[in-house]
Amino acid sequence: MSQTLFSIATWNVNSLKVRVSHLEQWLASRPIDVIGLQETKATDDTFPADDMQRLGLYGDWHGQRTYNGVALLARDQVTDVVKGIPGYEDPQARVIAGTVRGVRILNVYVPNGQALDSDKYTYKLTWLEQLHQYVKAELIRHPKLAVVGDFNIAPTDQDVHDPKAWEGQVLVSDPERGALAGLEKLGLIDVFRRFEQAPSSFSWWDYRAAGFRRNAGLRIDLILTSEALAKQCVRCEIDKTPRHWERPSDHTPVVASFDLT
DNA sequence: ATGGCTAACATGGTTAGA
Repeated sequence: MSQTLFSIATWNVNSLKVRVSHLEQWLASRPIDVIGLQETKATDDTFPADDMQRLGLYGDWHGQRTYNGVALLARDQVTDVVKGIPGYEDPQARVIAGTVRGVRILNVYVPNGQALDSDKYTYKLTWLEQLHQYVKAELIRHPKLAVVGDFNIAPTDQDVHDPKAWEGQVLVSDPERGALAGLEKLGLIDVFRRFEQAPSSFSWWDYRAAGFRRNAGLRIDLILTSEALAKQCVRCEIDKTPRHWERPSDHTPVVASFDLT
């Protein structure tokens, strides 16, 4: 008997307005149930809601002018939507949470941090502490929890095309990796690594210097789940297809599929 | 070689990304 899988995707689209056609083309051939988008770069007023409706997607979004912005979209209704991290005054729109078919999904756009000596890096570490507390509370409330998004952290050196060149830099530094390890210590699992993967599997490539052609990338877009949900995960893949298309996002989607029966 | 490329905002050049 064939089982219907429940598929969760994450994709940093680097401006949804520019990438609506890519989203449409990508979804057309894939049975995605939920997708978390990052860097929508649209206010709630300018969000392409009509396009999402045309694509048959329900959901909600949390945006701002020019930067950041997240959306949680699904084939079914998204319930219990929460925007931002409760109790944390964050001027930047980086988190949206909701429930679909009994699965709680946190879609996050972790700050980049820019450089280790930057105020933005301090903000990144503070932000990650706040996320930690939020995830800790959500794990108690929701046995089936997925935290997906652009984490702006490459978990280990096998997620970095040239670890020597990146050593000590933002996205790979020890404090950031420590924060990610802290989430894993709470019980979250990087489901991508639960399966055999090709070496040098990345989800982001620099637009400059032919990064994609040289596969000079990083794996920074992650799907982390609670143990109960990880047990139901049957596959997790990075889909590089849209990165080959005209005018692509610098990130490509990651998909995890679950047998919820 | 500390830039390259892309997007927003604006309509030239800055800010930011990673």
